[in-house]
Amino acid sequence: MTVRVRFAPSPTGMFHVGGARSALHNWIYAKQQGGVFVLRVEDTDASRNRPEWTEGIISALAWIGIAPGTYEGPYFQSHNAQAHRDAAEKLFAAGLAYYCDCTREDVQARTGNQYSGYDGHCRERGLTAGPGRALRFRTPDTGTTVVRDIIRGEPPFDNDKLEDFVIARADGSAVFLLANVVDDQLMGITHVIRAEEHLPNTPKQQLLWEALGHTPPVWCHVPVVVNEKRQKLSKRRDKVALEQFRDEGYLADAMRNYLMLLGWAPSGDREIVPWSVIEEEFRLEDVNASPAFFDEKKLRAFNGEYIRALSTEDFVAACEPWLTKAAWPGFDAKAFAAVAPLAQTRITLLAEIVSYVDFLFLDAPDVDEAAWAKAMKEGAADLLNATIAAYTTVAWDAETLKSTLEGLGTERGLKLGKAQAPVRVAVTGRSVGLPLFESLEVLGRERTLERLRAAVSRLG
RNA sequence: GCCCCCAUCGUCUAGCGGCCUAGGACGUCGCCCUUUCAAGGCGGUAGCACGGGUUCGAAUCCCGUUGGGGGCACCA
Repeated sequence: MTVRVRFAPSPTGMFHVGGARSALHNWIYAKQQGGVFVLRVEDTDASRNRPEWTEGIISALAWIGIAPGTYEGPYFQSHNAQAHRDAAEKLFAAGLAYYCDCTREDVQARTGNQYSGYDGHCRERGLTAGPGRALRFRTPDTGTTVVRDIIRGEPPFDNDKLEDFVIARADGSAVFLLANVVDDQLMGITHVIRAEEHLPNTPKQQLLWEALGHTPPVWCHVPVVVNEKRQKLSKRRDKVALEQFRDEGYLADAMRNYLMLLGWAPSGDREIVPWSVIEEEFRLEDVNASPAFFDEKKLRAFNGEYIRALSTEDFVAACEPWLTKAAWPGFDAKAFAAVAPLAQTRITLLAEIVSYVDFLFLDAPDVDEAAWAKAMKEGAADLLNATIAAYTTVAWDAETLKSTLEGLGTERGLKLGKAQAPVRVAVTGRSVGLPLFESLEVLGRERTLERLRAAVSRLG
């Protein structure tokens, strides 16, 4: 029997990092087992779905290495509506489900405050389909439903604690619990790997699998990803969109590596490892059973490592989207390439590249006033003027520029660290940045002098 | 209210009865290097929630307590 797993997101928003992790788990498991990964879009709730969300999921999956064409699908749950209805009908015909016209209020009124599930009011009323009547699954009154879970062992659920849950709405359409099971059966799913929040649904779904005459799949409930307050990551309050991380300049390789470390670790004292090692060593059964905190600081540290590990060519290519977006009229690819290696060790997000190199491509530097105020104290004008004089004739290479300024500083009792400050702010507009003299070399004599003079005149 | 899951440094984890004086990573702190800022090097900080068992021996096994989380829709 070949393993068939599925990733079944519902397109109700940006693609969630937790979802990405589940997708990766499924993906790796399928690959290791020589199985098939199926993508199924659960778009049943038309009011909350939008086509662009679906496209977002597909492209985000591709970004982390799950590319269209390498998996089966996407299938759309909405296309199986008839099969869902047929299944519901089958369960009713077999006496395994019954119609119920209780409203939420009715049940509440009967059970009082200690609500603990539907009370079975309509169980024996023999209602048939009709307006206002939902179909409920008749759960067993006795016994235990044991689910086989790769991570959690075999948690038992007492059947008498399982309420008669709704499987089809009054309009005949199936509810998640049923639709999900029918789809999995239709697609021959053998292993359901999903987030822990679905664990309480599992006994119900397993009962449905059996009632529909199929052998239940092997389950695997991966712990949820939580925020700093240890709550499940939520679209509303937490930063969770994979697209957002991508747009800020996280590398896909860093992201997927980090995601896999949530609840698991490769062998040896190492965490940053090639994807091939993860695909080889990852074991679903080794995934930690407790929730993991999504620590963006650590993700960012990983991203920095991945950025530094890039070849210069790859780094330049990776920066391209941000450079394009900055749209400097004076952009010069050669100048950027010259300075790129210097920036590579300094950024941890690709988006940061912009503020490191903008001084090269702007007509005048974008001045940080706080930096200006701090660097342009008394003596700054004098030093700047001396620098202008010297730089007008000196050989234009980093080493010479450095020793020249160093000399001017020494004459004034300033160490190089101090002496370079006014020059740096005058030329780049900032107090921190790329190594100064290398930057000047690339900027060129003319533009450097122009900026130094502009600073002097501003100092007036 | 009911059901379920979970529990090693602040965080992610290694550990699967003796190799543990509990290892690594991120964070944090200090030092070195230094042209700002990084990077890099070196070092420090910090943890087995608690209480009972089982065992010659428990971070590792069992039970309980406490704490945290998830789920209980005619959403998915």
